[in-house]
Amino acid sequence: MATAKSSNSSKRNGDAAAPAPRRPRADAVRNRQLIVDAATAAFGELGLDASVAEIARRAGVGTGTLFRHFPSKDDLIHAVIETRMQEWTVAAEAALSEPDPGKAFEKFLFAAADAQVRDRGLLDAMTQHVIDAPELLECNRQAVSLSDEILKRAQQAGVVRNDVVTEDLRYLVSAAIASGPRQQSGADDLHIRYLRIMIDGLRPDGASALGAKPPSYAR
Amino acid sequence: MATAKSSNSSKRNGDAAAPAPRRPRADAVRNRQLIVDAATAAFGELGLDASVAEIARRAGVGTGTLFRHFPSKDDLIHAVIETRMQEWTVAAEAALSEPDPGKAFEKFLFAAADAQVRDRGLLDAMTQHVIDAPELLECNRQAVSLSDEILKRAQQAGVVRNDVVTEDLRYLVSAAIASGPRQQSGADDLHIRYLRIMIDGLRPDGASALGAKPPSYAR
DNA sequence: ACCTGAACACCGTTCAAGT
DNA sequence: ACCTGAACACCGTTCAAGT
Repeated sequence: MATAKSSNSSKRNGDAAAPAPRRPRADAVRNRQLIVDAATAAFGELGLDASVAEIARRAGVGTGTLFRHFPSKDDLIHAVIETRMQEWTVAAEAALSEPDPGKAFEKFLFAAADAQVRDRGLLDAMTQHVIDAPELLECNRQAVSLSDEILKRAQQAGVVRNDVVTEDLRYLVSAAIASGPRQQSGADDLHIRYLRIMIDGLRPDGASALGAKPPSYAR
Repeated sequence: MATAKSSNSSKRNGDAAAPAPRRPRADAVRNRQLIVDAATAAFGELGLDASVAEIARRAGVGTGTLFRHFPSKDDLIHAVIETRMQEWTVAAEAALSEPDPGKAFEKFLFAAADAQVRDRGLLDAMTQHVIDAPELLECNRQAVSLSDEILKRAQQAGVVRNDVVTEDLRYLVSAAIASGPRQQSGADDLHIRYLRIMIDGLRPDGASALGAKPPSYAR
């Protein structure tokens, strides 16, 4: 009985050999979390070009350990941004609770912008198109579908032009923030200015033909 | 007679000792030009993160020679961008020949955008705010004053809202280009799309309060 | 006076050696 | 099984040595 063929258990979930998914050592999961926390803080302050040495130092581990958990710096960035992306989702959900479609639309854009202003890493991820990485596709779906709903509502209410798509919103928001001077004294609310101009440009009345087809996420 | 005091000649242009402005050696001026040419090409293709080693290689000189002419990579960038900036000026002059103020305004924005789409280095310089370097202040004046005139005309004709300034235009144009996916297949005209939305947002009718004061160049 | 390339301090990444 | 730090190939920059 105790000699029951192990091939049995491997057949339970398919025909390939199950790669013995043992749970990791306690210090490993702890170190991984320390790395993610340190990276989240470092990226937020310094942007995505915070060095891995700096992050390893903050986490109190060797650089080798960092690369054992995240084979490349990009992988670490993905992990951090994945949790940061939830800010979009939270902002979208808050906006959807607003009954007025036009106000909900504006609220969403401003909240999304705010998240990127507060976290330099998130802004970098947007403008450097880290977000479009296939690894982040799944975590994007939720935010994208919420964004879709907010946009559609506003369009049906007639307060936003019909020829824009969800994909446009992200680029426009990031553009509003990234374009201004990085930190000119007393000009840290400049993104509000450009967001307003863009929102005005998104109104349906008298809108001119866009002349270029919209971008599209892989969904 | 031949012993005439050299202090005489130095007094001609002020009281400080003139630092003997001998004209440089022939190979030096040639090398300098080779470096600038190579850098212009490399930055245009690869953006501003083209390496100095690559540029030195293309120019056929040692890296030491490059740094002798341009003490830092930034200095080289400034030199290249200074000539590239003339594209703005040329675009502005062409636009001013257009009698209709609204068309002139649009023509100017699209031409400026085109220059940045064709030259990745110029785009990088805009979004990374290399343009705002004090060394480039002088060469910006001309482009800025032309831009001022185009904007003022359009505003007086009532086709552009009054609460935007010249400084806004540069940020908006760069934003329209930089925000989209770097090179998604068949989406290289996406900047036209966002430029159109922004231009629509710049119309005076029904414009909402911007809520943040404009940026300002040091002029 | 100008040119050159080896050398330096950084970066992301790898890997032999430890426990 | 996981951790560590020295080592590597890059980057921008410097400088002793050549002509």
